[in-house]
Amino acid sequence: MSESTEGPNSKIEQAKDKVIGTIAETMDLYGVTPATANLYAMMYFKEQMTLDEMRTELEMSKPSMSTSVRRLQEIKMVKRTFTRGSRKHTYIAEKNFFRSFMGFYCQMWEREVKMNMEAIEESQKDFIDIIKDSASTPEVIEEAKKYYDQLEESKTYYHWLDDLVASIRSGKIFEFLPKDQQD
Amino acid sequence: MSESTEGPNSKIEQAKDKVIGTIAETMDLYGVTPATANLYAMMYFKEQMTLDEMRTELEMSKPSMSTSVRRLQEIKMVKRTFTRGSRKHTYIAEKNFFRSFMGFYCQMWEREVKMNMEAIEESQKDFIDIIKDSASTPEVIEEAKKYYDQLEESKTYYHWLDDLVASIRSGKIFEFLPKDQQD
DNA sequence: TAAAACGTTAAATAAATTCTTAACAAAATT
DNA sequence: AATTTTGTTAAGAATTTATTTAACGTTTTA
Repeated sequence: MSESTEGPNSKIEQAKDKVIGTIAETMDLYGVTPATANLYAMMYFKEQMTLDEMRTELEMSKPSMSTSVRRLQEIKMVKRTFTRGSRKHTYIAEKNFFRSFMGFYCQMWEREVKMNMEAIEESQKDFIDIIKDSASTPEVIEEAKKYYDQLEESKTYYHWLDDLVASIRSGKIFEFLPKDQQD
Repeated sequence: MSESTEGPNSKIEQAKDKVIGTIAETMDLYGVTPATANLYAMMYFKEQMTLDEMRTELEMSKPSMSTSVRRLQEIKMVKRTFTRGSRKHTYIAEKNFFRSFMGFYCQMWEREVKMNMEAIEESQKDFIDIIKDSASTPEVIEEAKKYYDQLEESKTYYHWLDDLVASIRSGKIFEFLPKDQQD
């Protein structure tokens, strides 16, 4: 509603662009494409937007906006909003970085834990089979034990990562690390 | 020293490959190239290795190994080791995932905080100038204030992220989230 | 019911990245 | 001092990824 009445080169726009640029720059470290990063950074200074408003603002194609918005929704950085009277979908950027942090990293870490733990369990079964196999030579058995133990030890980390995710999701981590502590 | 005396298709190798595959797969979410991810995953089951041993094992070029090792060193997932009597450099994979976690995320988050905080400070200065500027219309001033406040609020997150990095670096986080907690 | 609006999917093009071959620089051994 | 060994840098080829144009399906409104 209360958009700048000035052109794109106003002082306001210039000041915003400094932050938009760096947000987009650091975001591509988060595994999103440049277009997606730019979209979020731009939306950070906007209220709800339609796909057409996005493509006008960024001068990009509509499918690009569509896929970028979907990706941003997946990592909880953009939410769908319901605007009555409009057929067009509207979306709004999550401006609370704590929630973005939670959405992105918890999802990422859960995936990592799940995939690696599954592989570890399977692999450990195989090593046990080798150890039990009467056809295995002593050297092979010793090696299998070594790898089994190495994998067993690594589970500690994945358990910890799971605990970290849980404490972020529940908000318990903020009892340990408060949000409002100043530098 | 105690390498498998079996061929590359032994049961041992097959069991290892399951874990190697998933580690590599989850690692490219960490912003490393496939070659780099494969290298680390393979080294996870090895003692110290030379560049030539790596290229033989992965059947890739030496420069590829060289750049991959450097990248892995940057994120503290591989360390240089000193092997007397050998002119070749030797490297060993960090097998403690807690240390890898620390090396990777702390570096990433510090970069994010630094870059974004710098941009925010600059941008806020600009908004103050606009607010103080007698040529600014009331609407523009109101808008500038809105963005200034939005940025001010976001600083809370960056301070928190800085605290998180500090508590990981110091190990204090393990008082809150112990390493050995089982599921 | 037909036409228009909207969003998504599919195929094609453009761009960027990754990996390799080749040339180079530094160090060590003969 | 010359030659070999080792690692890195630079340039080029190839693969992959990102974005666009075009076609499609669905919903809405006239």
